Amino acid sequence: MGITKSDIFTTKQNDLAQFFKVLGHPARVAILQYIGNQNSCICSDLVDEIGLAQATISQHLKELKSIGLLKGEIEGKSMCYCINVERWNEIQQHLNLFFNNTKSNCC
Amino acid sequence: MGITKSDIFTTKQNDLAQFFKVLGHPARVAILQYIGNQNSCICSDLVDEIGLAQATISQHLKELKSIGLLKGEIEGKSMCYCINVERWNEIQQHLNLFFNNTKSNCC
DNA sequence: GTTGTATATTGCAATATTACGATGATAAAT
DNA sequence: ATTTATCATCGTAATATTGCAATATACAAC
Repeated sequence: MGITKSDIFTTKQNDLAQFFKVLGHPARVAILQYIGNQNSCICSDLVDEIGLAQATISQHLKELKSIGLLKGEIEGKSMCYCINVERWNEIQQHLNLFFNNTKSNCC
Repeated sequence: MGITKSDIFTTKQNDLAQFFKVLGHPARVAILQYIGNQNSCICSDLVDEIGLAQATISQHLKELKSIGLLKGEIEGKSMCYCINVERWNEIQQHLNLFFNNTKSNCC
């Protein structure tokens, strides 16, 4: 069916899965790494850096924005995408909590 | 197209994205949480616990096994699924490395 | 205003994912 | 041996995702 039965899970489970899902594409990983490696806040050479069409990159950026991981500011005629560090740390904490709380001691 | 252009990304980027992707479904989050909360290694009451059909649960378990996060042992006529703690920690480390290495200091 | 540049959105085709019923396979219990 | 219980796998329908060309939007420079 392709549809996820979100209603049978808790909000926390759905949110957590959503973070993971957005990060679950190599283009989005690559975009974050590229932006993260720039000391200054670099705009979109992304299209050249990563080998995907402009429309596709724009779509991936939108998804990263949807969970608050990126913030984009208009800078003249171009856009400046930066990592939202607060949100970044927040999400990292959520993921670590999940990992730490889910360790089992069986087997 | 629905197909991901894996070939233009590094193996590390693809692997990382794959981890995230597998964790990016609330059913799989719920499965891991449930198994993690059992002190003993509980099998598939999962079907009762989570409200999905047996075939669907089985499919999700397969994906979790595919990245080594779960190991399953046959126990009589039932299966015993456990978290592979070593792998679990390994993946947590990978994800944290990604998060720590990608923090930018702009804006 | 027109042109050029940078990004977003729309529409679409190809492929992937999710979910489930039906069917198999295996092993315990009778 | 037959039944029952527990999973796995197959086939299939519904929906989601990925990627791109085409188009739209916004703004600066001329």
